Amino acid sequence: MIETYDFAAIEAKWQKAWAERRAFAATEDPARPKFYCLEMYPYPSGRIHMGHVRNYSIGDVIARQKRMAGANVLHPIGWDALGMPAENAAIKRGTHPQTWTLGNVAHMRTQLQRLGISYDWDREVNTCLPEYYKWNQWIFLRMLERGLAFRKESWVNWCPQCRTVLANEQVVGGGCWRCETPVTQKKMEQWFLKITAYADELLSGHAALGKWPEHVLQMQKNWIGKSTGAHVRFGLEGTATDIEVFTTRIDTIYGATFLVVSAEHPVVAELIRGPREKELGAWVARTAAEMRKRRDVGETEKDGVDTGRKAVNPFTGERIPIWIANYVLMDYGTGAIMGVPAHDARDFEFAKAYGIPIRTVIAPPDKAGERFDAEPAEPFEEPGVLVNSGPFSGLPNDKAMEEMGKHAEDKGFGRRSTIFRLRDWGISRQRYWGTPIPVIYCDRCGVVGVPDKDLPVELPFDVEFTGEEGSPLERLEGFVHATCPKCGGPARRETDTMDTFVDSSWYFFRYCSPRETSLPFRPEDAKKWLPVDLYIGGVEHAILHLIYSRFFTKVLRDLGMTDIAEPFPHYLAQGMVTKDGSAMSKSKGNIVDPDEIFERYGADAMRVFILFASPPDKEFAWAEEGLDGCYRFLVRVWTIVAESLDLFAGPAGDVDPSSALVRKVHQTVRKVTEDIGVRFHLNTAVSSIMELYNMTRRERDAMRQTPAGRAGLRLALETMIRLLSPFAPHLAEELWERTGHAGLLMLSAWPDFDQALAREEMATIVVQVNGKVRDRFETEPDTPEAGLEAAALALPKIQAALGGRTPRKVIAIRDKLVNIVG
RNA sequence: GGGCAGAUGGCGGAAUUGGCAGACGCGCUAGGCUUAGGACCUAGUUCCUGAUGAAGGAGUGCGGGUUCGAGUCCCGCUCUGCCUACCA
Repeated sequence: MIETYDFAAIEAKWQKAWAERRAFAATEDPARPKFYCLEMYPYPSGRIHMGHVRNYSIGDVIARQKRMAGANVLHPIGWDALGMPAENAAIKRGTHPQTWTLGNVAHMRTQLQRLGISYDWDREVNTCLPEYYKWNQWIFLRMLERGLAFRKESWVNWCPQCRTVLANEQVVGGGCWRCETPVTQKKMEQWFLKITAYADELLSGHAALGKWPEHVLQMQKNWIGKSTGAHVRFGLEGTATDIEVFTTRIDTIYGATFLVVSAEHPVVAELIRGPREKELGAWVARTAAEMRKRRDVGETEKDGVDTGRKAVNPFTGERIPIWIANYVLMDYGTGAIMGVPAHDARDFEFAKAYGIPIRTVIAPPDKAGERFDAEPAEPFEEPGVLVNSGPFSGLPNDKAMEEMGKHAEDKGFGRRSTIFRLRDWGISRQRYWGTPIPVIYCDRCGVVGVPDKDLPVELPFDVEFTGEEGSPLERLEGFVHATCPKCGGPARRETDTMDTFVDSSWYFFRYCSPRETSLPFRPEDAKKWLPVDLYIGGVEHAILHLIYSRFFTKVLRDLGMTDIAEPFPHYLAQGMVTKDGSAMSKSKGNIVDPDEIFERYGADAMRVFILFASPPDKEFAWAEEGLDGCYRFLVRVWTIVAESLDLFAGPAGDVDPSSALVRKVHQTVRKVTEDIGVRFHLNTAVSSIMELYNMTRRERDAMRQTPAGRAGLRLALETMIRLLSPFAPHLAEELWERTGHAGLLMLSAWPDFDQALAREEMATIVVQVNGKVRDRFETEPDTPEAGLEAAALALPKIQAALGGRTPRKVIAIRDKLVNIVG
């Protein structure tokens, strides 16, 4: 009677052994290549969820395989521990955010350890500790010195529920990204980071990101939103003032029949002055408020008023009406546009609604000679040839853009230009549980950065969490009261804290020197490990976190702290975990708790299952039944090894290199190695190990009869255990020990394969007649095409299928097929 | 409206370079073992015709095309998911 597979005991045993031997610690052997394997660190919400299990299991397989394959592997983890939920919990339950957070961290650390993820726990970082966020402050001060951190009054997205400012990226469908409360607008003084200074580089840097999924690059590209065009100044009739517009279609400027300014544009005050001031003012106020409210909720009907004022087209001298409308955004371009209804769908819609003339100035290339006097029935937005455009008529429009841009520059009323949709990053948050922005306001000296020697500006612990509007820090006299570092006079401390995306924008640097006390990280350590060789995490961070991290890396490079320009040359966007057709979430009530699965099946079975069910970058639809299959597979491996322990007594004998099982062993090693290291298809890696098991089981009884057979079986079982090590590390480690090996399997070498031994002994050639498979035959691999053709034609079934006809054509492909066309 | 991804058995998925569609697992069917089984072992399992077998036919969302040959390439559509959204 063999022992049963007691996963609980096995997993506990090896987790202890690994911890005792510090088996996960990063090694720094200069003779080996480095591999920095990183998964996005979690927010310590309290419990690990399936998305984490998936993310970290994927990373762990790769980290473990690379380690066995001889790399110095850095595989760290930490905690994204600042942020609103902790503070909300404090308000709700009266626990201090720190107590709540550290409790959660302790529990989740245990969970990750129970999963057997091979993290270097000596490098754990926790962003809510002063020893971490001190360096947020340090980096902020460097940015302040360089003008990359600055203050600006602006309309901000405000979540009334969380009572804080949200970045544009944190507004999802008009609601707060965390609590979905509709976002309102507020005007406030805010700290911003000048990410726009890097807009061009963030875009051009994509060229170095060949190993990113295309759709993620596309999302970032859209987000950065580079447009090339021109700024052109239209005169405001009767004044010396100009209204500047941005256009990507300067070639259509002869077709501008009106000008539109945003309801939020500063020139509006001037435009509405006069008898209708009251009426227009009310309209503008209402429209501006509405525009702010419905930001991010999509298109609404176009609405506008004619101010009665005229603008002068600098190209033609023509006077055109100036409108104020709700479809022109203040924070893109200049907040004013020229309306060319004939060649822009939005302007067309507006002109139709208000009876504004529509004048064609671009003709389809094949109709350039015709007249275009009538108003068109719909806008023409394709490239074409200029008409009705004075001296520019007859030019193809791409050429016209260039010449007209030049013309505007020569005459001094415009310039060719490039603008971006990307906005500077507002980082001020009116919350307690974040990194204090290290700034002091002095009546005499103005805004003064806290000197480095006074860092960190620590979060005071004794704070009341009442849930009232504003940050609890504002109400703490002891915190707010400060002395000016410059003049020593009385001053006031900044009470806003930083967006937590600041923390995650550089944590991957901190892992390189996690206990460094004089700098955020040591440049020489960063040089050793960075860039991250493989970054794995959910695509929900495709814009925010990934673009901020790229920005910070470029800033740190410009500070001389790193050589790299891109932190993550290879990003694997892991697919969602879903159940019953939607993402697992509390609100949907379709959560599966990993703890429950550990209990019933063990960590190894859960890991194998989650990896086996679908490729890492695809959605993973949770279906519990599949778990039984993976559990059973592990039991089968356990059982066959337990029944075969006698094969491992004494030295390994010689195998028969031509035996089918030995060939399968080499093929499996080749496939698993490639699937993990090249293709990242962990599901097919698992299935090929299953195939190796199936064949081993099938051949076992016969192979036991000969010494070479027993040696072959031993090789197959031993290889199976080694290949399984990244996937089911506890079981593999236990079987490794039971089959008489000393030392940890996870630190032993990854198996090699022999290309010659992995080669198929016979090739199966498919024979088709007119594309239909009619027969197949076996042949030596690499048989020349002529031989294949002759053999195929000689087959009786093929003769029959041809029915005496002479083949018109025969296609033969080595080792694959013969297709006879007759 | 725009962008991206996807659609393959009852289910999750495989098919890596245009060359045997359905690997592997689940589920199901039959049998064995068993006091019993949500355990284990054996065989089968795309669909249709065929009593069974032999054999044949159809088949990768839909419609066309390229090719000796298409799940894979091209054109047009449908649906699903994700992202984005008046960006001038």
